[in-house]
Amino acid sequence: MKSELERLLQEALRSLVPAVLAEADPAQVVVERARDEKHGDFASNIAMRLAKSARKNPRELAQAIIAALPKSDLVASAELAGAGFINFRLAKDAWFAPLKQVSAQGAAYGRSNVGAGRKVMVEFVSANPTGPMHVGHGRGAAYGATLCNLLDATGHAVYREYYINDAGRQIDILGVSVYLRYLELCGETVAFPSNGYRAPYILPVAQALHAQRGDVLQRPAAVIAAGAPPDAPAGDKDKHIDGLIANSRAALGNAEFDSIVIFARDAMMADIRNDLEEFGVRFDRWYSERELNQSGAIDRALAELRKSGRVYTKDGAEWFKSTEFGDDEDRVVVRANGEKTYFASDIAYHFDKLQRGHELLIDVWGADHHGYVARVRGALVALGRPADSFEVCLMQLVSLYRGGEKLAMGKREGNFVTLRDLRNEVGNDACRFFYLLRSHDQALDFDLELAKSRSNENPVYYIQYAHARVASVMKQLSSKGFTYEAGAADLTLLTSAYEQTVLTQVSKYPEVLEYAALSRAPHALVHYLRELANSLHTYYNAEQFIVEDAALRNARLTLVLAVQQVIRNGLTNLGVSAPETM
RNA sequence: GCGCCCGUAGCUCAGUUGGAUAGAGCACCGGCCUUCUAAGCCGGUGGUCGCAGGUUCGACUCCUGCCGGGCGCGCCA
Repeated sequence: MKSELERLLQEALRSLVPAVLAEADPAQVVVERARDEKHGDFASNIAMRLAKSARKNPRELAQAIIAALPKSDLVASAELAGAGFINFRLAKDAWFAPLKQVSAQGAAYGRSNVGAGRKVMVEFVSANPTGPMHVGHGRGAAYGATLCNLLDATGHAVYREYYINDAGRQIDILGVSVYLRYLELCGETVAFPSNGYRAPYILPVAQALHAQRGDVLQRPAAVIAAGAPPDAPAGDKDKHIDGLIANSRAALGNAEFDSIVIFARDAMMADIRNDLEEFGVRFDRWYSERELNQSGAIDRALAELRKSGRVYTKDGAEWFKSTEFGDDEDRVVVRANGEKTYFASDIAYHFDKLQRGHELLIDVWGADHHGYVARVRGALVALGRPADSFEVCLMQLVSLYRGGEKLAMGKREGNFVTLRDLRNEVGNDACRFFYLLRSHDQALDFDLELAKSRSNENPVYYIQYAHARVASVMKQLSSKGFTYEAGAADLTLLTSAYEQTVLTQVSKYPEVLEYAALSRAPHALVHYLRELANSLHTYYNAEQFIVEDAALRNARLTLVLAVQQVIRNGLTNLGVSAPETM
């Protein structure tokens, strides 16, 4: 409806002869929802925007545009207002059109094709496979999954991917941590390094490994520890664990040690996948960094990058000139010891995504990684890709509160609250909802008590309740001996202020979906659903739906069923259930 | 020191290319259940949009500088 009005305005502008107007950029023509109903249904500020270049008084220009508007069945009136606004009032048929669309389209109502089939890959979560997911990952999961739903609903070809960081030192540390626990199960006494993974979740993995392999991987702990300095001095921690990894590799052979690493990774990923699945988050592909590495993709990407002339050698290492792309300093891609950096594999990975045919890459990262955006984008540009093919949504921190008290979390101590714990405590619906309630660039205070509470303080139930209320009305209908007959509805009877508000809300849904998707702002949908639920609750309290007059009764039921459908569609996009009873 | 995010009602936060009188929830005060679920509704109290300049017909929104809070600045991943 919005775009129809914009088209009318553009036509009007074209028909106005003065050259300045004819040259006006059609994209400047924007019609917005009127914020105040006194201003009609939609409004445009185009006359004020063009007044200067047209060298005309905005009100006069608006008047001229109104006069030039083509006739349309949509528009009941177009009026000049204020400093030069053009206010539109919709014709009755257009006014009621959304109701017909909802009942005709059902779950598809609100979907659009603004994305025009653009291939978008969203990479999100990508939590390291070194332990269970915590509440911070949960926010990225909820956000990414919902963003994907929104992009899908607006006509994008969405591909969901999880990048498994299963290469490099971190995953070796996981491997050696599991191996040391395994040695303990074999009866060896080991001095566990302070920066190994000491958390309890390591033990069952070691037990599974022991159950599968028996004692065949056993090497005397003394052999493993040999050459590694004692763990005491803080500065030597890294050396110590690196020594343990090297010694384990030497004692077992690389293939055997890697099998332990992969065993541990798979155990961690099994847990993460299960967690995400229970949370209603799914992926099209789980992409292994290790496999990327083995495929030679990193070397190929580096070769391409060298051809770009943005790579140079200094101090024995190879550097990428990321400063040419807004980074603070150049970054190493190949270390002096010949090893490729994590950045190198990140370049290769993102290049690979584009080569797989995805036109737009959206990464969902923790805000602590913001410094990496410029260098990754810079590398893609150096590789000949457009700067806007790579976009990053940075998720600000999540802080957990219980009542008024902030919960301390430290990953090293293993006392952090896991996503699974959180879901078990507050439930998936409240969990998804609270994660999405705030803009992603706003730090999130997640109050467990509030999320759990079954009271009016908790906004989750407010929306679900509106949905259930309509279901309840429909049950009452049959128990009172009526049936719903859409054909018997006379929609023109929906004239009260309550009904007009509800109707407006219903008709806004497609616009909200579009805005939320294109602005990467799922929270806009949450806030909209709250307003929609509010209009339903208000209506419910003001008017009786099940009335004797069949034409009116069916009209009102058409309206509230539309609300119910939109709430269901909206909640589905959020990954929140829409219960029939509460 | 540099970079990114944030600063709007007592609290937690919305505020869509700059638009018409700045909104919501919670809290607080006062009303509404013999009638479709009161997890609801209605009314009220509450704001120099961090501060100071600038841009213009118009600034919570854009620019500059401060102040305050968070995060990040490895040949780690």
